[in-house]
Amino acid sequence: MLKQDFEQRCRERGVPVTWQRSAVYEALWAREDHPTADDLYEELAPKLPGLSRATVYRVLETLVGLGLASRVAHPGAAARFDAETGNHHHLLCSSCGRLIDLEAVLPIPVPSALPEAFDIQDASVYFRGTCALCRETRAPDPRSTSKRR
Amino acid sequence: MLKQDFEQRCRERGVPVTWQRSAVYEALWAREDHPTADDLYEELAPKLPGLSRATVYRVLETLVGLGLASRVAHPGAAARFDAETGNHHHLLCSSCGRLIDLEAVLPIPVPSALPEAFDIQDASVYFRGTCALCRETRAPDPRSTSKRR
DNA sequence: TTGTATGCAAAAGGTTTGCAATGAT
DNA sequence: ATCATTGCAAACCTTTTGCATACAA
Repeated sequence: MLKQDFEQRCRERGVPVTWQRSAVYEALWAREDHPTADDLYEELAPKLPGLSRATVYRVLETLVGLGLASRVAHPGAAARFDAETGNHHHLLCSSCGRLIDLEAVLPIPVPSALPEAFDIQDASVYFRGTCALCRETRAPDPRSTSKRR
Repeated sequence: MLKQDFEQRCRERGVPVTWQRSAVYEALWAREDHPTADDLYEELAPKLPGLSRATVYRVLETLVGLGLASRVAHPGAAARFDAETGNHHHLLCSSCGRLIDLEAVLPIPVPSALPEAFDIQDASVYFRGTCALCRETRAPDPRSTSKRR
């Protein structure tokens, strides 16, 4: 998605277009990996003096709210653990962030071509959606999808 | 897996069996959700005075090394972002923790029964395995699978 | 007895927040 | 002109580490 589209999306939603937001969006768009907020700040800070770390965090939150970025599940810093080592799948509620186990045997699709020689050992499917609780109660706030802590 | 099996696994690997390790393993095993290290500490601390928060972190690390627990991918505190909102899949290297995008259209299996009424919007597959880099170089150290930061 | 694990407390990260100033519409 | 966003710095929370002691084998 190009810069024009980004600006249009902001205007549609009445979200002011700032150079900080453009910069963060562009930097995120350009990357192939899955940077943290801090990674992006480190990348942008030298080029954009005056940019604040806090802003990058806030901008990313906003981008997620606009549907222009998504949080990627990654076994990272606030690691979560599971005693179940066997293969199982997950339901992730995009409204409350709850992660529910799905004990089911699913046929795992086999990718025909891998980007680099990658030795697949196993796979699990993440289903994103809305859990029963969230569907009943609050209508989802577009600006605060998946709060944490 | 029962307590005996846990103790056996430790002995096989020459890892001392301590009551702290047993307690953390048992607590993790009993839970249905995907607790953080801190969640487990909060649960255990009242019952086990003297248990240290740092120990819970260290024990979980050890359990992962023993293959008795696994890190679960979850969009949590050290959130990672992706500008690609469209559907794509991921290759997660269990040795170096690298997360690689897989741009491919895969047939997503449909679970026949869901544990609770869950409204699935989309899905992506996490393939776990070993990336080309890791396979060539170091033999994987069983005690330090997926280091972070 | 020997080597590893633990507790404690301090340090190190990473993320969020309050508030005044700035800036987009 | 108006209201949201930003920068700054401090607060907060989570995770890691150093070192002396305790403990499993």
